[in-house]
Amino acid sequence: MKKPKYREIIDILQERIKNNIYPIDSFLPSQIDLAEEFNVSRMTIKKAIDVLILQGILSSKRGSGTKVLNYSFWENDTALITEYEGLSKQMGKRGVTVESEILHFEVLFPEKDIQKRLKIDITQPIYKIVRLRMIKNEPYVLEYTYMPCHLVPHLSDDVLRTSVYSYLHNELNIHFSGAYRNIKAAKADHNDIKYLNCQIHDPVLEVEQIIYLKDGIPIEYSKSRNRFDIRGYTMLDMEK
Amino acid sequence: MKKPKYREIIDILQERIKNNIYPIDSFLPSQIDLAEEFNVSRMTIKKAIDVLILQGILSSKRGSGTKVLNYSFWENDTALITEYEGLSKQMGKRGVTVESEILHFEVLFPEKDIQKRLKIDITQPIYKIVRLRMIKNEPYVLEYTYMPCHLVPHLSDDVLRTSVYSYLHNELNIHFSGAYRNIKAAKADHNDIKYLNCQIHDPVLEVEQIIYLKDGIPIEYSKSRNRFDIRGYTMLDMEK
DNA sequence: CAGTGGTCTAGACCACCAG
DNA sequence: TGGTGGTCTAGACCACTGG
Repeated sequence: MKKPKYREIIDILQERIKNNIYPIDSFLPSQIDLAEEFNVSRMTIKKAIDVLILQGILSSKRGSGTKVLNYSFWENDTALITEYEGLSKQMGKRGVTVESEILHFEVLFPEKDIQKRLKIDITQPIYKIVRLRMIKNEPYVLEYTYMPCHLVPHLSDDVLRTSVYSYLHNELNIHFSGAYRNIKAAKADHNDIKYLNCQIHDPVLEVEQIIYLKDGIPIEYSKSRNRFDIRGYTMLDMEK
Repeated sequence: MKKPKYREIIDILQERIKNNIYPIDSFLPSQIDLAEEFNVSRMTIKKAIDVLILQGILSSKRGSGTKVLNYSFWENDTALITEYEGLSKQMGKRGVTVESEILHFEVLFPEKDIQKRLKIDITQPIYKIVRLRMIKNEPYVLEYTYMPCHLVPHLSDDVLRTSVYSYLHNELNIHFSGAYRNIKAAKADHNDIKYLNCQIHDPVLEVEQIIYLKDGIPIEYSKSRNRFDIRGYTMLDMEK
């Protein structure tokens, strides 16, 4: 058994919801019935349902049942960043390819603030990468990325030009556990004007981000500067 | 028994971590030991630990144990919005009081886009509220709020001047299940300049938000315009 | 009232990691 | 290899909802 049972059940339920076997606003069969259907205990069904509740797809109420929510609203246009993935993959889903121009790629010893954010000391060399991400030759995001060298060996121009994340996932088999993000508005600076084609008084959306591995080790600190008229950040927070 | 056991255990573990009984980077006692100590089954301990993992406080690895992460980084300055709460409460924790100036308060039939976001039709009247939130007489956030009247009866000036959220929670016993948010940068408009004291070319951070009740019913749609130099949005996304 | 979901148990098996 | 966490079970009691 590779995948846990409750994961399998999550996939099946999601499939059924997508295929309108459980339409929006309808109720799922009771946990007891589902347990019987899948030949598992009720706790296992409960666990699967809990995950879907956390994702904002279902809603349970004691005494009445489990309802399918209208989740289509946040499923469509803007990019959901809750599930962590790079820009390439986000856009790839929509059939758009992202090109990257590498403006800088160097190795150096980290400054104080980078040390703090990546939880390393000055003796640990880091990569500093500046990339301009473009879609259909239109500048989109200007990204400043810092990663400890020892965690990401053999990083090459080639990888940077496509997606660092797929390299980490597929080649190095590294998986993230989560990310800390801070979002703010800022005034366009010299580089924004030069590379993002911003006008001098345009605002910019800056997303500062630290990505963590499963055991809490930071693997990336980055700042991305987004053109205000092209990109926003969308998220879904469910309680619990 | 009012609070479930696993909730109690969450509180106790959190307390112990805060008091350095389980210091950062140390390992918790095994689930078996904890189960024994609290006189509960291991599943109950596991459930408590799962919540703390989701909050980014702990990290478990099969075969080795459960470690306390350094979560202090995101615990301090900027406001965490994952746990949904109003501005008043957010600031209240830090001993700061928020004053509100009510710029508009009216009842009307909703426009098309509001209908869509609040999932109501044109026959359902809504409140439209515009408030300027201030701290120490400094303008901070300009908030446009829309709520269906039938979900929030007896909304008064008095409530608006303090906190709508504590009114909903404490008086009406209404609780949220989550929120959808979209964040973007924008140019300061006429009202931003007038009320937030923005300069003409200043950027503004706009947070668009829909808050949902437990069963997926939208109860609030709001836009807040934040001064770029004062307020950013911080969040923590953990996988699972 | 019957039926729902929320919690909890005592034990079980497994996959993984350290020594 | 022994101890860890991840999963799963079969049953139980409770709180809540609806008719």
